[in-house]
Amino acid sequence: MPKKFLIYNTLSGRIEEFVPLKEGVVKMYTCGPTVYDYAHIGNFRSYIAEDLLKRFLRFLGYKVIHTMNITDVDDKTITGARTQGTSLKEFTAKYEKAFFEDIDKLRISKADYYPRATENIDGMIKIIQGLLDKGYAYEKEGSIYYRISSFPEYGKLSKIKKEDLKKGIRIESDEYEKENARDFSLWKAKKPGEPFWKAPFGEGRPGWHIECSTMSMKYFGPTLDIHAGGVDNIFPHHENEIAQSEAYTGKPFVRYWFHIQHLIVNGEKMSKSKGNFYTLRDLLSMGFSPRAIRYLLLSAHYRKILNFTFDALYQAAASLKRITDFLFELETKEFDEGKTGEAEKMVRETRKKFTDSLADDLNISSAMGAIFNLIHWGNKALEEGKLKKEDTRKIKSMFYEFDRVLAVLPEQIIEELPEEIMELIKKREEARKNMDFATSDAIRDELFKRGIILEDTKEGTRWKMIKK
RNA sequence: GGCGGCGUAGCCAAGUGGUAAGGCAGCGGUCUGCAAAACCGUUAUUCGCCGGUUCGAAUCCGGCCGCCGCCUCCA
Repeated sequence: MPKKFLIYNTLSGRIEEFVPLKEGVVKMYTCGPTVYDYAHIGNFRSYIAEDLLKRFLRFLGYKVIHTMNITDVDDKTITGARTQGTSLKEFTAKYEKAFFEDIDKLRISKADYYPRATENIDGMIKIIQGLLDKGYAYEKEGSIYYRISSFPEYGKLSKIKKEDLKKGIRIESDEYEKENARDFSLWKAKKPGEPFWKAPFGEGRPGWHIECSTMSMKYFGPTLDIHAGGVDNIFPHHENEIAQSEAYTGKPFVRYWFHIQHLIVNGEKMSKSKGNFYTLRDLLSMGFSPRAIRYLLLSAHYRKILNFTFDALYQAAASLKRITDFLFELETKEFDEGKTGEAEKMVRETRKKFTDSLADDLNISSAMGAIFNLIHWGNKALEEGKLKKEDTRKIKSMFYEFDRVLAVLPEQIIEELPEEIMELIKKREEARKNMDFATSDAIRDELFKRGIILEDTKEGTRWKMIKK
């Protein structure tokens, strides 16, 4: 039986104990990308927070089934395809491919299913028809709208009152026929030049919200355990999903709503016009490592605004370096056989604090604090020569265990260097032996420029790759 | 206007009644040919401000100030 896991639920507005519908299994749905452009670091913050949640649930022993939708038909994709003079499919395929490349780089674990909207139109039509039959929806000029007045609980997620919604809202030019300005479209009537599908209630294309309801029900049935996304989705997107799904099935749609706060840049909302808009590709081309970016996006609590700055990114890389440097010591030094009780105790306590922290609504800062406390203790023990071989094995395996959740450690702690560089390092060691420090320092400077840092220790010279 | 969040050292950040974790950066020292890494010491008598409750408050209550988000299919 997994340990007690506390998580904030937007629906109740408080922290609750997580109990899935079926013991040991978690049905998780996360709002995926609209593939009309490259995803930006704000998107990735959400995906990484969701990834942390998923990895931690698995760490606790749950089987997690994860579905993430791909929105490949909406206003933006249609406009984009038209602007570039390509087909919708061709246009979205490009950004879908980029999305998968990016999440791979950031080590965001793959979902089990990635349904595309355009491949689930039949399911959407079925639900829309059902809503029409039950009187929750109505037709106007070929479009189908959801009547929010028919769903008494409308607003329960976002805590918005229906009456307040009538004030000060804009009515879109193509939706002026709605009964109520807040009713939202389930199906948009066919327009010239736009892709369309056939439905009993007329040709057209689906609205956005119906997509998530349909696809989550397809994989999970009427009720799922976790539905996640950015806070901006709370209203109207997730509110509308609840209205559609619960009206259709008559059953609770989602048990735990998990929402990730926004990322801002230098204290301001990210926007293209301000020039503070970064995609993963932008940062990688500046030389930052995906691991440092992941570490930064991971290291702030998911319900707090994360202020992205380059200073913070450098700090993340430096923090990560402290971890890998410590592991480097454990991997490269020689240790005597045996073990010490103190190390065993430290590992046990660290593992407990790490797990307890994350089990407390994913308190990542506290969990990382446990890791750094262990590192400090470990470095000191190294300094004093107190660590034994079995101790280092235990510590290392603890780190690799934690990394199943964090996924920030490098593939290999010790990296291979090309032969010519190894030659240079040997040449430098010769020079040092001969007290020819001019030569040795010149070689060290040269290698530094090439991204390799040399460290002279009692056991000889060793090297590391510089990571940004 | 409605709803919600935030304000802890130079920066990031944990801590929700018991006397301020951790990371980065800085400074002094040890080690080093010099560095790097690491270690030791140091950096908030104080948690936006003002009151109150309490033996005791960053934590609870009241007021004020500042910042931000949503209420526009933007994660």
